[in-house]
This record gives sequence, structure tokens and C-alpha cells, in this order.
Amino acid sequence: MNLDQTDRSILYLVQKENRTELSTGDIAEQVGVSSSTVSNRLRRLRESGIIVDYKPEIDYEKAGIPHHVLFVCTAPIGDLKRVATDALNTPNVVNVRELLSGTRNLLVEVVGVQTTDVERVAEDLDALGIDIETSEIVREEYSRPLGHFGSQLSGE
Amino acid sequence: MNLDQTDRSILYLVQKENRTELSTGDIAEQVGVSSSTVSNRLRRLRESGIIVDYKPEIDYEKAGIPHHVLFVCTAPIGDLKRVATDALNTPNVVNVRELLSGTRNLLVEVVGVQTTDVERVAEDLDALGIDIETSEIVREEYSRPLGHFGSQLSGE
DNA sequence: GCTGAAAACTTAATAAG
DNA sequence: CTTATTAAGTTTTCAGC
Repeated sequence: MNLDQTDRSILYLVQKENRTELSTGDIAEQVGVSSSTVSNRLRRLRESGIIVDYKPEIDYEKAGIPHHVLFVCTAPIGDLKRVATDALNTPNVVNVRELLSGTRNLLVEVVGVQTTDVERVAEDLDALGIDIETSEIVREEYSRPLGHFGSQLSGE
Repeated sequence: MNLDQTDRSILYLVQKENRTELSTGDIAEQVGVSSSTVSNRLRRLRESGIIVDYKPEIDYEKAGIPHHVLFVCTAPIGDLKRVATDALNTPNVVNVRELLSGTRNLLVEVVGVQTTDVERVAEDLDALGIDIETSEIVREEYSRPLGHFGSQLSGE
């Protein structure tokens, strides 16, 4: 699917603003098309898989889940896909990333109420044949929209 | 703020399902309260900062942005907060994570249309006093809702 | 492809328990 | 705290361009 500047502007805005507080009318006003067009474009972006979905960002600490750890791991390359899926299905694991690298090729993000939750995940990953190289405490995370999508918007 | 089982179930469902395709009525049905209650709970969860906001997950490759790299970096600990903010404001940077560690304490996620986009970010980070230890190509990323929130839902 | 208008749907505010 | 009702707002559909 080829994106035109209307698609790119819409993508920029839905990344920049909280989606639930940004109506198609609001987007339409800033992009300079009708709200029906925004609705159609957003549907096409979803259907083509460019917008995968909308996820809430959870502040785990405020939610009473104080432990937040990133395991930097090495998994056998041939098994990486399977092992990544298994890791994701381990309780308390919230995110897994595959990296294209011989070692340190899997990042596993874990949250938990108790330190024992995190320790149990470490054991489970070990049982899956995943080597934990290092474990890091996550302090803070920040995201930003990609400016590339918004370059033609007035005022941007 | 203390979460009860209703809050946890709602949190689980909004993580699990695409938020824009899940109305408060749908949630209400599964949790066993009225849609007004779901609406009230969701507002409280947002106001208390537990739900930070709803972000679209973008498939950069499908969007015509083929390069996706994770820089594993070391930044001076005293400056970490400032440096993380500066890194986030660098064009083509979409995500920054601070880790609680002496070295390799900053993960910077970069996307770009050209390899030169990524190279330019590497130079910009260097100019900010950030050491790039390794750079990894991101193949795939998977997320999962935290089961802890959903343990009391029927059928889960 | 786009738009405006109508229909369908969703959320938030209210009143009451 | 909860819920049902209702008003306000939003999204989608559709005929016409």
C-alpha cells in the first residue's frame, strides 16, 4: 500500500495525540479533508496492517506492580521464532523483541508484584533454552511520533 | 489508588483487545457491571495515571520505513534524564528507555527510510555525549496483556 | 477518489438508589 | 459505590459528485 501525504499526516496525528481524545473531525480539520475521508483512510490503514492496533500504555508502578525488568538474552537462532513465542506466553512477560544478531538476540520485558515473579520468569526462560546474559531494571520509557509522517502539516 | 478486581478485569481487556473496537458496553458485558461503571472506572484509571494513553502500534516496514534499529548505549548517569530527553527529540528516534545500570543504561530505538537516516542518528547521539555500545536490527516485536489483571474473568 | 447528510453507535452526564 | 436513562458527541454508511 502506498501512503500519500494525507495518510502520513493522519498517521502522525494519531501517534502524537491520545487517540481516544482525537475525533476524526479533529483530524479532518488539521489535515484539510472531511471527517468521512479520515474515517476511510484510518480503516484502510488498519486493514492494510500499517496501524496494527491501539494499545493502552500502562504505568505498572502506579498499578501496584513495582518490578519491571528487561532480560537481555541469547536464544538459538534456528529456534528464535518459536522460543520468542514461548517466552511471550510465560506469565509476567509483557513484551518480547527479536534482534537480528548472533548473541543477545532476544529482549524479554517482565513485570511483577514480587521479586519472586521475576525470578520465576528467569527460571522459565532458562527451561526454554534461553540464556539470560544480563538483567536490567527499567526506570523510564518515552515514545515519540515519527516526524516523517507529519512533515507537510501546517505548524509542524 | 487501589485496584479492585473490576479495575483489573477492565485493564486486562483494554490491553487484550483493540481499544477502538471494544466499547464500554462490550467490556461491561464481560466484566458483569454496567457500561456507566466501565466508563467511570476507565476515567479514574486515566486520571490516576495508570492508563497513560492509547497509542497506535505502527508497522514501520509496511508503512514504507524499512530500517529499524536499536542502539544499546551508555550515557553519564548524572545526565541520564536530560540526555534521554535529547535523544528522544532527535529526528527518527521513536522510543527511548532508561535502565538502572552503570553502563548500557539507555536503549534508543530508531526507524528510517534510508540507512543514512540511521547513521545520522548515530552521529547525533555521539554529539550528545552518548556512547553507542552496539546496534541491533529489530526483527519483530510482540506484546501481551499482563494476566495478573485478568485472573478473575470467566473464561480466562 | 472526495463530500455532506443521515443513521447507527458510543460515551458522558444526570438523577436516583 | 452502583445503575438506567438520556443528551451529546462520534463514526460509518451512502448517494451524489
